[in-house]
Amino acid sequence: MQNTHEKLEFFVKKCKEIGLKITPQRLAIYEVLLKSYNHPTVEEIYEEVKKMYPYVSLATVYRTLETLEKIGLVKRVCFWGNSARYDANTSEHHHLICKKCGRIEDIDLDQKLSIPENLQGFKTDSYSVNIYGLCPKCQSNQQV
Amino acid sequence: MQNTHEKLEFFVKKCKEIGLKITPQRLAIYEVLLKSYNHPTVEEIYEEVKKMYPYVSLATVYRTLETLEKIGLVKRVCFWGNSARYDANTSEHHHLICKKCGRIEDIDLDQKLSIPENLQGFKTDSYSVNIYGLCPKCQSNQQV
DNA sequence: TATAGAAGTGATAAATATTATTGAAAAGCT
DNA sequence: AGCTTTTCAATAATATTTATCACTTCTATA
Repeated sequence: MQNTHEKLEFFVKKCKEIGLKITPQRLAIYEVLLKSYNHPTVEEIYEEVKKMYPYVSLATVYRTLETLEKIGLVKRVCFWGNSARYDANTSEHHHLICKKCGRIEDIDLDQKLSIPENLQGFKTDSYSVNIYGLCPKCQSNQQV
Repeated sequence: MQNTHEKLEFFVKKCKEIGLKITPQRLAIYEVLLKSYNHPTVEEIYEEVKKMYPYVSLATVYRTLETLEKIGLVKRVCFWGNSARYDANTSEHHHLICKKCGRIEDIDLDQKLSIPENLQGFKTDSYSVNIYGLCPKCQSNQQV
């Protein structure tokens, strides 16, 4: 598992390779995402980045997240509600989702599925497992 | 596996139980969803329902889908893009998703995962597997 | 170091998607 | 029938996302 610093270096390297400029905004947005473990929405990322760069534009956040997704550094995840959420953890991992409040946690699943390379004509390349349930908080509220 | 007719009867029964009225619009929207196997967006459902009820409102479609989800007859699925998609197949099944165009197909997976009832404090009750790849159409476009 | 050109940014407008509100119609009850 | 409650559809309002454009910054090359 890489740490934040290594990931940032990798980001810089990757940008140079592709010919993308390494702007402070891009770094800041990626860094915010690296440090957050709750799959934030675009709006939440925007608010966080603004603390460092008060003049950043929401459009830049959208654009940058799209760029980062294109080069494979972040993933767009969308389960509940209507706004897109992002995740900088691109390694093989799965999600634990609360059906009540929508909270999402990462999980490592030791069990592996063997997916055929070809499925109903689709050329497959990855999979993810979403496990649904009630988070601790919603369990106790339930009892009321 | 139930057929469309049985599912519609079940819908009527369930509505009566809960005290919901069985309106032509509700029936039409549910029927459209039962007959479509491509996880349509709200907009697509709306277009389809309009063929039968030209004066139906988009807002009605939103409301009805929300109601149907609440009583457990449809599921909201959301993977790529920004608009919600719905699925009337509420039985245990999984999804095959095209990373390029967002097309979603159902799959039966013979492999089973055994999920602990308790995971990181969550009380789990179900899971779903999303397999990602390229659909046949996008594969051939890719080669251009 | 001057400068042309590409890429990136911020502000705002435009486009999409979703939800709330409101008055009317329908259904239930007596 | 009259009254109350629920549901309806259309409109308006809000939220989310994307496009546009003038301006800035970076890079490469002279």
